[in-house]
Amino acid sequence: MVSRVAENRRKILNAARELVLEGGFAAAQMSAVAVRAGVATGSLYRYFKSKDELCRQVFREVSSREMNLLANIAEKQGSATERLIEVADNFAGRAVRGRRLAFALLNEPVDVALAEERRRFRRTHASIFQGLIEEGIANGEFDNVDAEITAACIAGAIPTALVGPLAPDSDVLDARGDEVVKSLVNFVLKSVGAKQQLNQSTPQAKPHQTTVQ
Amino acid sequence: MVSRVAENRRKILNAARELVLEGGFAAAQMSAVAVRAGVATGSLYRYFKSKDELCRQVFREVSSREMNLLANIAEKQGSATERLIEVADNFAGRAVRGRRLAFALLNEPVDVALAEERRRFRRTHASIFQGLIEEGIANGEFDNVDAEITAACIAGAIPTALVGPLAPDSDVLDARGDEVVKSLVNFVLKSVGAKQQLNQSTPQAKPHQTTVQ
DNA sequence: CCGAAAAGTGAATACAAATTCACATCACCC
DNA sequence: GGGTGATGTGAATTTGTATTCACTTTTCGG
Repeated sequence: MVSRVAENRRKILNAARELVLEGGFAAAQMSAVAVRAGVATGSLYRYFKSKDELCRQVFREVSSREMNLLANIAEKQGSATERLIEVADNFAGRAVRGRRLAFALLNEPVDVALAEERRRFRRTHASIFQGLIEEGIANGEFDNVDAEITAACIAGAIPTALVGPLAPDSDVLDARGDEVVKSLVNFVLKSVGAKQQLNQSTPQAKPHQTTVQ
Repeated sequence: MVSRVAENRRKILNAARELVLEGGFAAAQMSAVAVRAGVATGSLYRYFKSKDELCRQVFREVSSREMNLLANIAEKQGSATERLIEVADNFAGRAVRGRRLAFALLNEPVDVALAEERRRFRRTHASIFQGLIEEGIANGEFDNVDAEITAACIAGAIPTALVGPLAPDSDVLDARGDEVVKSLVNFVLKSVGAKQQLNQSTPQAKPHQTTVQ
């Protein structure tokens, strides 16, 4: 029956996603996925051509949720500055609160196939930022920076500063997470020459759109 | 004889380094290193406990050269702004001109051991930037930004924008490399609130200290 | 109910590297 | 020159997973 097939596919993807959430892509071994999904290892190959394909699928599912969130914010009403703040704040804030997921998506050592997927993910981030920057430049909110490069920089800076090699270690992020996020938003604002800055001692302008699952 | 031992160690390290320069750490397989060095695979283990140790050693040798270069610039005479420009310009410029090495050091998918080594490398970058930023803030050249976070962002932004997922592909960098580097330097200056900006249409303020090997 | 096709199984296999090791060779000292 | 320990060798082994496949079970139209 076609529905059972779809259901199994889901079970497998969910199992893989859970493992990734818990231990990164390193934890998503085929045998582990099979056990978690309650199927035989061989069955995985009825649904996915290879491990790479399965992992890519998981990556896309998880990352597209994140991307859509940010893309939606970028399309809301409001000044470019306001939306840039909210995008950056959500990007950084979600990463801080969902550190394990952020690590898996952005920084975990992965193989070539997933590195490619990650590349796309970053490119999408960058293009969201780029759109906002161009808009802000056009209407005079921002300085006339190189939007493409600046966007690429921002898309690289936030993850690296947060979950990357340079990250304050986890305990610090637990304690000072909000502060770090605020510094990051200010970094972004400064880099585009926005007039407005976040006040370091008050909460951010807008609440987060969603919470981390 | 002790000198032959030292010489062999060198031969092996050089072979490994050459392979990394040519094809990244993925190309540095033990058998390939052995062939290139003109020794048997077994001999590698007389000199290095494991592949990880060999690769780490190679990483350190190559990266420390880069780090020292930047650290020396940061310690030179001049305003914080001047030195920040020169550090950023050299960092980005060397990466553009030595793209394969930059890729291996900064972006290639690698295993956990090398990822750790890379973490140190980035941390060192960040601390160089952090020192300059703090100095610049102290004497009023820069705005009062969060030096730690800003430094971490810059250290992450430049590599990602250049050789990472977002990079214009290699051809573009060949053609527009200088322009991209200039945009990056301006990004850095903006992010710290420096008064001075690089002129987009003239060459950078200072010549590079060295050329890529 | 039957039979063919699809789906499920998991032990066996494939695979790609790193690593080992039993043996050969060398350097050096008596 | 002979003995001894260090060094060199590379084929064989190990290792850790992904992948396969001969077989069983299920599904479903006729």
